Amino acid sequence: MNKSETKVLRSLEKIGSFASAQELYKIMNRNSDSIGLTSIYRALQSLVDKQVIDSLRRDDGESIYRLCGERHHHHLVCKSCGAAVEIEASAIEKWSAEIAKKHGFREVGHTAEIYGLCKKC
Amino acid sequence: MNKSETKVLRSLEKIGSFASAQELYKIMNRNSDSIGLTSIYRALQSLVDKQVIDSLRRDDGESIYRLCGERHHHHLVCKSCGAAVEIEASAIEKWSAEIAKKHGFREVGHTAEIYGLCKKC
DNA sequence: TTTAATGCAAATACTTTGCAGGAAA
DNA sequence: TTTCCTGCAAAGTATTTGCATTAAA
Repeated sequence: MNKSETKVLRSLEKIGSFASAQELYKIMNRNSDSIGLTSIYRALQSLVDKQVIDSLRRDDGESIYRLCGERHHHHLVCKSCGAAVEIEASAIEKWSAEIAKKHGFREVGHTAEIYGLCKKC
Repeated sequence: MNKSETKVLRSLEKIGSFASAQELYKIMNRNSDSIGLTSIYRALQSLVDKQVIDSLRRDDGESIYRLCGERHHHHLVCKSCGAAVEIEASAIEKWSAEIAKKHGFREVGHTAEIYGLCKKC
């Protein structure tokens, strides 16, 4: 865990919810927490790899990140307000691997998201 | 509905699942269905506005589109040649409904695609 | 000294927009 | 003619990479 990663992590802790790399860049430099955009991207990528943070994509295409203690998972997203809940999805992992194997596919990944209207909306 | 929109729509019908603008561009021009990337983007945007097609975002940030109201199913897609296999996914339907219910979500839909490299690629 | 970290600038990928030429009405 | 359609080229945005400088071990 290098200096950039520590800084980014602290900022995400302070923010307490999702933030994009661009947002982190503005916020951190405004708070005289001098850091370059490149380092932020590299730190975020590394933290995702280490499964310290979790990344999602917003509708406008920006990636957003937040702290996350859990393993690989998927989300239940409200299509109105955007609220996101992490969900258990080991079933999907197993399903994906089995299907791919059956059809002789390699380097397999998958996408799975559930969307709907949350209680409030 | 202009010429580009008709062409794009026909391609999406033929494909029968999600496709990105870039993928449509390659597929359509390979099939001597000459069209420019700009027209594809404009057609897709217009078709989304008219609610003829749905758009989603893949994890890699590309937007993908499919016909609305298509019979729901999932695909195993080759990320190199685009070959797609329709797959059984009743497990996913059940999983999705359960998770949504547990969190009090209504009007629930989901996406689930598996992608990888097929035998040939 | 040797390795790792940093950030600017350039490159990349997807998407949108400006604009001029062409088709259709 | 007048309006709409088309697509090239340029611009825009988020992200990644090459590389030289700097900090750390």
